[in-house]
Amino acid sequence: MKYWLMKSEPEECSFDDLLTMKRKTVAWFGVRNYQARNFMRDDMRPGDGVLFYHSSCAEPGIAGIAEVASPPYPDATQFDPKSPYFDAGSKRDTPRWVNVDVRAVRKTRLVPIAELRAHEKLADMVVLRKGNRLSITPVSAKHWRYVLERLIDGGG
DNA sequence: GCCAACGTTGGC
DNA sequence: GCCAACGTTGGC
Repeated sequence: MKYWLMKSEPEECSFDDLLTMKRKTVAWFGVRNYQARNFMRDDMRPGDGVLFYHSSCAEPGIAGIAEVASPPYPDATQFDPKSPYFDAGSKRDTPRWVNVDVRAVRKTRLVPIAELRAHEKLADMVVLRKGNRLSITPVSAKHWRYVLERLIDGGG
């Protein structure tokens, strides 16, 4: 069992959007970064824990808990010429990009990034490292427990 | 809108 | 294979 933080722009898909979806599951399509792809392709397993993070918005931060809900499979948008995620270099028999499905587990209070940064114990979280731009980052079990127990269920 | 940081591209 | 230029991310 591993843990992850996954960024989503709430204007594209907020945690509330995820909650209102049928079966509360969404395909995490559109990842076009090799490092992030490799996490999905090589390291994620159904049931892994996910901190659902809102990025590029007025209130960036953790918005809910989710889980990995499928093994990796080819990202359909790479083959769709009308999609902004279309990749002409990717072939059907050797797809370049994959995604997993993600399912909402429960909504949390919004834990702002500034609050995460204020906790010394979280200083080496990958997502908080200077210059980090990865849309998917691993979360250690220690950080996962700390965030859930101290910031989410602990109320601050 | 600014800008730091990083990934990708392409000429050589 | 080097590396400068460029594009993107994303908090502020």
